[in-house]
Formats: sequence, structure tokens, C-alpha cells
Amino acid sequence: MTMSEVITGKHEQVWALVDAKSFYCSCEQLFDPTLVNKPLVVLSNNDGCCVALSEQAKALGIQRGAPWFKVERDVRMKGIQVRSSNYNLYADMSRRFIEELSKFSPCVEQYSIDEAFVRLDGFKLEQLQDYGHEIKDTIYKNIGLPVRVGIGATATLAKLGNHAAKVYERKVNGVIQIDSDYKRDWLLARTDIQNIWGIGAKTATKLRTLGIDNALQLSQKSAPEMRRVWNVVLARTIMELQGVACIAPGDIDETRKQILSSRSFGQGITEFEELKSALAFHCQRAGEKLRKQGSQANIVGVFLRTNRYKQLPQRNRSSAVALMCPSQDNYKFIESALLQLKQLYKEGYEYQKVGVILDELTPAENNSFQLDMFDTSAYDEAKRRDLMVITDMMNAKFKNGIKPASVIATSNWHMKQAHRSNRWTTRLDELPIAKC
DNA sequence: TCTGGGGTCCTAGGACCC
DNA sequence: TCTGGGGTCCTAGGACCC
Repeated sequence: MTMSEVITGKHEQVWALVDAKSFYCSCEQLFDPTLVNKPLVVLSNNDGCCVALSEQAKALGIQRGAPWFKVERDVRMKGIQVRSSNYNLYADMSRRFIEELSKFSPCVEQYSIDEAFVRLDGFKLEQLQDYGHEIKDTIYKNIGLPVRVGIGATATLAKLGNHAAKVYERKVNGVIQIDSDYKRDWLLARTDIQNIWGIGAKTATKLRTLGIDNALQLSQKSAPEMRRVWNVVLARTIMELQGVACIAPGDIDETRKQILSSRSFGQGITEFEELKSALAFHCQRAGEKLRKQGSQANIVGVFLRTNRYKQLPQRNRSSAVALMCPSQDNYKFIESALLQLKQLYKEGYEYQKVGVILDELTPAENNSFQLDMFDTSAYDEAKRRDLMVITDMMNAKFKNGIKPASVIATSNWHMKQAHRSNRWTTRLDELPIAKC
């Protein structure tokens, strides 16, 4: 089948969901052969909790999401390997993964760092199993990532198939296509409602009280009726389970509607100066993302909070302020954010996290906005833009890039990353070394 | 000592208007 | 005791996703 046949094919939709197995673990194992087939845990930012586990680590009873400080002893005793998250490496592998998928369909929608929807409209159902395996084998051969594939008439069914491919991994060799009503109902009957895409813990609990425990029971409900009694989200999920496509991840606008930068501190922070430094850093990061997608922000929001798990006085505050005119300028963001921080801050608390949200984003077409007549720096707008462009370029290139002075002030808030592997694919000085 | 970060969409309810 | 009706817009917060 040619690409044009894919595009102009039958009206019926065919969705595939391809996801990488234990993605972070797989990335680590790719560049460190001593980790292959070994129990391995990858931690979240700040070495906070376990976010990825190799099969062997799962078999040893480690739970995804478990706080690191609670399982560390256990992990060490069992001889399980540990790595901090290495996003430089994962992002680069993710890029290659999508690149490979794009060879199979003109319509690939990345859904998260390790999964993507692939439209296979026009394929005959009986062709799909072979095609699914071809996708899986090619990706493994070309970039070394093991993946699973779920195929169905809707995004939700593809997700469900993908989940089933995990559950019945051995039997189906990582690929499941839902190509008959019989097969669909068989799988739905064996899928717990909480494993349906879009049904979380809260909704699952409520549904169970109505005696709805599996996907088949849910799919037999009337969507309009459930929309009336519940909400439109659930109604859509029901229709999707019935095979009527009404969720289209491909239609989601790529440009973000808000941009957030935030992170827990490596340790509790009480000093205002430290918070200032961290917040300025987040303004810088958020600004970079904003300019990268070619937007400008109208609103700068700030939040500040203490650690809810600690038995200490709690404080949780946020605010948002509209700028005089939309901007891409880090220094405007920092100015506004620090003013807000001053309002939110109160002595006597041990803060755990601060963050900035750039909101009401609009496309940054040159000079399409009103200049701020009360701000003389507006006249230097063009110069400031150049400064931002150059700063972004240099920061993309060099390790210790350019930062606003307010960022460098202090450093107690930096992230914990005790077990990070090398950035094998994105840093020249960290390339793997081949030994003869 | 130590519990991630970054998103989206939807809804309820308040403010405001005629 | 009783206190219009209907509409829009905005915001905070909930739920969910990975």
C-alpha cells in the first residue's frame, strides 16, 4: 500500500497506539549493557519517587510511584540498579522514536515522551496484524527500543489494545489489533474500568457503586443517558468503546495554551533570596519554551507552597497579574514574578516548591501589539527581542549559558540527581567510548 | 533528611448585564 | 413568607493523562 492510498483510503478510521516498554529503563539499558536484563529503577526529578521499573525490578516487588526514601533500603538490599532521570537522553531517544514511526504513516501524533498515535486509515483489518509487527520490529532494529502496539477503530480502543498487549505480552508478542466485535467484547470484558483511558480513580470508584466494573459493562451504557447524568467526558469514552470515534488526539493544537515551569527544591527553603533565585530561573525556562513555540504571554502567574507531607505549618498561595502588553521578554516576566513573590512570601515557613505560569498565550507576530506607553523600555523592545534570541541560541549551545543575575544569586534550591547516567547522545564530552 | 513535573479539558458558581 | 428570568463571561478547582 502506498502513502496516497493510506490518505485517500476508506472512510473508516484505524488508530494504532505505539508505546515504548519501560521507556526510561530501556534508554538507560541501551547505553549501559551491564543493565540489560537486570532489575533497574529510574527515579523522578529530585530523585523523588520511582517512575520507571524494568521487568526484573517489578518482579522483585518494587512499585511504580513509590517514594524513593521509603524503598531505597529495600532496593539496595535486593541489588537493584538505580538511575536519576536523564531527560537529555530520553528526549533525544523520543525524537528518534517518532522519526521511525513517521516512516509508517503520514499521520503520527506524539502523545507523550514515549507514546504516539499512528493513523492507519485505509488498511484492511486483516493486514493490520502484520503491519503492527512490522512497526514493532523495525523500531527495535533501528533504534533499539522495545515497543508494544495496540490497534483499533478509535483512539480509546487502540489504547485498550495496547494495554492488553502488555497484559498478554507473551501470547501476542506485543501486538494486539481489535479487528472483530467478538474480540473487542472479549477484551472489554477483561479490562477493569480503571484501565480505560480517561477513567481515573475517582470516576472508577463512582462507577463501581453502580455495578459497572469492566469496560464491557460501561460500553453497554447509553452515551446520551450517561452524558445527562454524568458528563460529556464519560459519554465520549463510552462512544469510543463502542467503536465510534469522537476523540482525536491529532486535532489537539500543538501550541501550548499555558507554559509552566516549576520544581520541588532539593531541600526545604525558608529564605526569600533563595526563592527569588529559583523563581527567576523558572521565568527564564518558561520564557525559552514560550519563544520556542513563537508565542507571547499576557499573564504571569506565580505559586509558592510548603511540603504537604511534612508535619509543619502549611502555606499554599498563588497569584496572577496581566502584563501591560503581551511579551516574550524574560526580564518582564522576572520583574512581574518577583513582585508577586514578595506578596505571596511570608516568613516562618519551609517552602518546598515555587513556579511560574505564563498564560493567555497569543502568536507573537512582529509588532502586532500595543506598546506600553508607561514603560520606557518598550521603546527598546526590538533590542530586547534580539537579546532574547541571542540568549536562547547561546543557551542551546553551551552548557553554562547566560542567566539573569537574579538566577545565580543562590543555589540551595537546585535539584537532586544523585544517580544520573551520561547524556550519551547529546553531549560531546559524554559520548560512549568503544574499547577494542 | 527524603513523596515529580507539565500539561489538558470541563464544570460550577460568582459577577455582571438588561 | 414572598424577593424575575435569562444570558454571558470569567475563574478556581477537579479530574485526568503520562
